Amino acid sequence: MPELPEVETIVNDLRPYLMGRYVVDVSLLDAKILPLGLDAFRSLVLGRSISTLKRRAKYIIANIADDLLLVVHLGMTGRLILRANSNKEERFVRLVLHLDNGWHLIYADQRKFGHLEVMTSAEWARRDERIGPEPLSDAFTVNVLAGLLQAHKGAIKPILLNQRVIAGIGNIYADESLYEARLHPERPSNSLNLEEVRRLHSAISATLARGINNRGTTFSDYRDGQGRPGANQNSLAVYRQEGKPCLMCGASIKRLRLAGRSSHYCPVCQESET
DNA sequence: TTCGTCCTGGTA
DNA sequence: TACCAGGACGAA
Repeated sequence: MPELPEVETIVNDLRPYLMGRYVVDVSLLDAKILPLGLDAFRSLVLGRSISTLKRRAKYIIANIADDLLLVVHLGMTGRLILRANSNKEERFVRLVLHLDNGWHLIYADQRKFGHLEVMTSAEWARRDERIGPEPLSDAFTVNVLAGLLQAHKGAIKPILLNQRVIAGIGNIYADESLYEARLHPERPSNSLNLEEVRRLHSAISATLARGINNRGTTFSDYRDGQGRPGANQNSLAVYRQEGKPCLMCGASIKRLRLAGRSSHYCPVCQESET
């Protein structure tokens, strides 16, 4: 569910409240989201204070000691919400980190595809190596994108979703980026000319930046660090807009199934021919 | 590269 | 009641 803009929003929301906070207790309500097990997790986390909080791809990474990281992935329906008290009812709570100031960091996750891990920086580095470049970083140039796309010959849409190719893009922002670049989701990745790569590069930057400015896209599950929905769902051109008119040409937005997931596109603006 | 799978609930 | 869902991994 949460893609780069959603995770970025959560991290920015939580950072000022979590800096320097200690974990004084842990409540586990569903073992599945904690592969380490509660006892090992407790021994690694209790008494540690959070010194940094950042995002990489769709991961939330908290430094809890010199060489120890708490790594959270929200999966499809995960939420990380900070509450000053536990009176507010939250559904699907799987784990709670109790902080030294009495606040609770709640991990809720309806479908339980997300998880929490604790690892050393070396272990994280090995994971990090297998993730593609951050699309909003300076390192993500048109030439870098061109090289990444050239290395794959399959349909471009699933390539954009592949975290080993580019970090942080999910189904929403992939569809929106392809629409904005006027590229059909089934175009072979290595068939784009330089002008098309340029369009895609600027479309990816623009759609992700817009998503962050709008504090994420909420259809049902996503909430920010305070438990509030985002607003980017009101700015989507194609994602989940099947049957509605294209904003550029008025044609009916279509949906097709690609690599097991929905792709939304305008059949006129996003022609499959080069 | 594609498919199935992990899960649960909302919606048509 | 069937279908759909924003992710990621491993197997074929």
